[in-house]
Amino acid sequence: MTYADSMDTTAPGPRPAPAPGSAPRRRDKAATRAALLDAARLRFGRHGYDGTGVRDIAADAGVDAALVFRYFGSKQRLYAEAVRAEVPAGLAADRRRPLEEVTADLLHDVVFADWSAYDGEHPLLVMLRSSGRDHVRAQLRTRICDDYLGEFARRLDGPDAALRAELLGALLLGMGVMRSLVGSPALGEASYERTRPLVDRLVAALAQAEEDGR
Amino acid sequence: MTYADSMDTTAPGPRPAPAPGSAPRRRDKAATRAALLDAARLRFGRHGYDGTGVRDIAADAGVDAALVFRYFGSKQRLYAEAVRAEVPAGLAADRRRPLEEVTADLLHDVVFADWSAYDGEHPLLVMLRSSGRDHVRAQLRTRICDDYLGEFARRLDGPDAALRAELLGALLLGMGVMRSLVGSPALGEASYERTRPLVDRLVAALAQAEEDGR
DNA sequence: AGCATAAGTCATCACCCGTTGACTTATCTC
DNA sequence: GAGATAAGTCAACGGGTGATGACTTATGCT
Repeated sequence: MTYADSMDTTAPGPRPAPAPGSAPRRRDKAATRAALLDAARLRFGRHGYDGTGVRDIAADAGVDAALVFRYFGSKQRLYAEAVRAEVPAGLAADRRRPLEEVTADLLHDVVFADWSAYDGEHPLLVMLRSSGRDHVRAQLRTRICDDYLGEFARRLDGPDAALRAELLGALLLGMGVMRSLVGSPALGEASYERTRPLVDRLVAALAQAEEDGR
Repeated sequence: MTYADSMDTTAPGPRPAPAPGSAPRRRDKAATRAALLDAARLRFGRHGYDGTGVRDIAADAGVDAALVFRYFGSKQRLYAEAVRAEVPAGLAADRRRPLEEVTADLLHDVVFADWSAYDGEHPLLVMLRSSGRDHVRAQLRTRICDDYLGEFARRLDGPDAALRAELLGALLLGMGVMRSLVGSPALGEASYERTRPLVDRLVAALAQAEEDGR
């Protein structure tokens, strides 16, 4: 038995909406592709690469699993496209902006932003969870190093600028992990406004170059 | 053909070591259990929970996969036991030790310690990679909160002591992620001695309670 | 030496995985 | 309305999964 039998099969209007909850959705390649991507983001975000099956994603999107391969080629390519997130503009844009401003922006736009499309986690954290796969690990590494650490180091000076840049990266990354992955009590509930002065203090401590010797 | 045929089968000594690379290993429950745990740590460390099969672990240990279930009950319980790592003594021991000392010890004994038994990563980072599973996530959360964050907060004062404690935890955790999981260039190569003064500076910035208002 | 017991193996189950190709059906154009 | 084309479905494949229970074999005791 299909969704609409025993009624008169002559469709009366534009669409009779056979069942309220399971409208078959007008056939639309682009919309279906987007729905698959949205579902993939949520599933991969919550359960990781290995914990997510293409059948789960397709079911969430309301289509057959075969469409994943028709539209994306493979599960791996769907994953790569799903976790692709644009680095916030304004980081690399103006090289003159001081580190304090850039960090505050990142805190607001990355750590404390709304990533509910990825089940509450930034795509980088989502990838962290699936870093057992080599292709994920490689993507993660280049993303962090190229998009963020380089911009930090450029705004620091001194012989160990790279190291201090990575400490700043570690702090922000760790905050993200604490908030979403670990779900720690204080950071999980804290607001951007309450956290920012503390982070500012830490950035200031990192910004001053070598002064107290080794 | 078995491992030792055509030779005189009367074993001369304690063990003739039939083949150098594939000694059948004297039957020893405890030793086999330990070998399974070691192999599990490496496998889970490198490939995560879902990316590791019980057959892989058993093959590394040189035994049949069925023994995993005989000795541990399930893959999940083997995992739980494999990633169990003792929190370094001396953290909770003397409550009088100041935060600076405790942090330096943690930096040395956790972040920069030799975790080659877990494929180079602290068990908490190993768990991070498999946090798509709810039982891993729960274990990770209680471990971090109970073993570390509480000890940090105890040594801080002020209204937002918990928040500052979690920022310190985020820094250390992030450093671990950077070093092993991301493999960032500077932190990955840096030594404990070179990193410590920078971390000390950050801890000092966190230790001072609210002074500059909100 | 012989036997009881435990250590280890083997075959197997039921299920889920990513992927493929052939099939069906809705939508758009003339 | 008929036909073409693309969107979506279906069934199946080969292989890997965790887990189970019956079987074999080495070890230690008497």
